Amino acid sequence: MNGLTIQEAAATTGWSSRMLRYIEHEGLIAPRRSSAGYRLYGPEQLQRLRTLRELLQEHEMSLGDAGFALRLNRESDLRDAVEAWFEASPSKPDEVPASDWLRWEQEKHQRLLAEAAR
Amino acid sequence: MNGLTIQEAAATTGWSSRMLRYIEHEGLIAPRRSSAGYRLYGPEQLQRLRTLRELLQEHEMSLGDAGFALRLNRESDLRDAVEAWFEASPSKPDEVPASDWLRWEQEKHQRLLAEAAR
DNA sequence: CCAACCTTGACACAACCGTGGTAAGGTTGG
DNA sequence: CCAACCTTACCACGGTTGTGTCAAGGTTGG
Repeated sequence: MNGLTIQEAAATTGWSSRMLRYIEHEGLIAPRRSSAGYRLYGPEQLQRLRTLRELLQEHEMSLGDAGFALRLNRESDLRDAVEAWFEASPSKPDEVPASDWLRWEQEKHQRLLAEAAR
Repeated sequence: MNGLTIQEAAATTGWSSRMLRYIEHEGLIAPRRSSAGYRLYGPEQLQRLRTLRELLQEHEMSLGDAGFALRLNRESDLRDAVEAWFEASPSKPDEVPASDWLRWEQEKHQRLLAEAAR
């Protein structure tokens, strides 16, 4: 019976065993099972688990995001649909919503000041 | 003042005006503003809103997923990191030194765990 | 001028996410 | 045989998402 049990895997990857089950439940990383149904984590899974951990922490993303990335990777039609969404707008050169908004706020402020001065 | 007001945009895209504000708040689609701050939706935004709607419904994804797709599209380092995660495991039979190293590492961990358990 | 819009901000609420815990029972290795 | 694991299935609970609604106030077109 080679491979780490869930507890050992938890210890070496930084997840809790509870979360390892959750991650599997979410379809992200599924270890193989022993004949009695025990989860057995191999080197590949351990690596993926560690990398996943970094990924989430380093890039401020959620498990759901990772799951979606996976879908994007597997389902080509989904990838195409998303791609199509990106292109669903006649060439707007660049979009900077935040700064536009800021500028507009300033103008509003000035307008209000001008009005108050009257 | 050209462009549809929020209510009109809602009517033609199938979203509620509340959701149009929410979608903007989430950074997905931001219309430009009139001088008084009114949202003005142009054809591109309307198109994106309709496509977004289909996308979510047809592919069982959430606004958050769409937001993440957008990030993935803009942030190349994020894209790379996710890509790296995908490649962090798949049964590559022999990547000569790495697998030996990994196995050795695991055994070490196991030894340490066993020792700690005593 | 006024009705009918628009704005932001807030309260509400169900559904889900992330996470821990606990219970009841099976497996295993010394 | 038994302690120490493992399994699934639940309860709990704070945080986030998605959505409606309402209030207080500004804008606009006829």
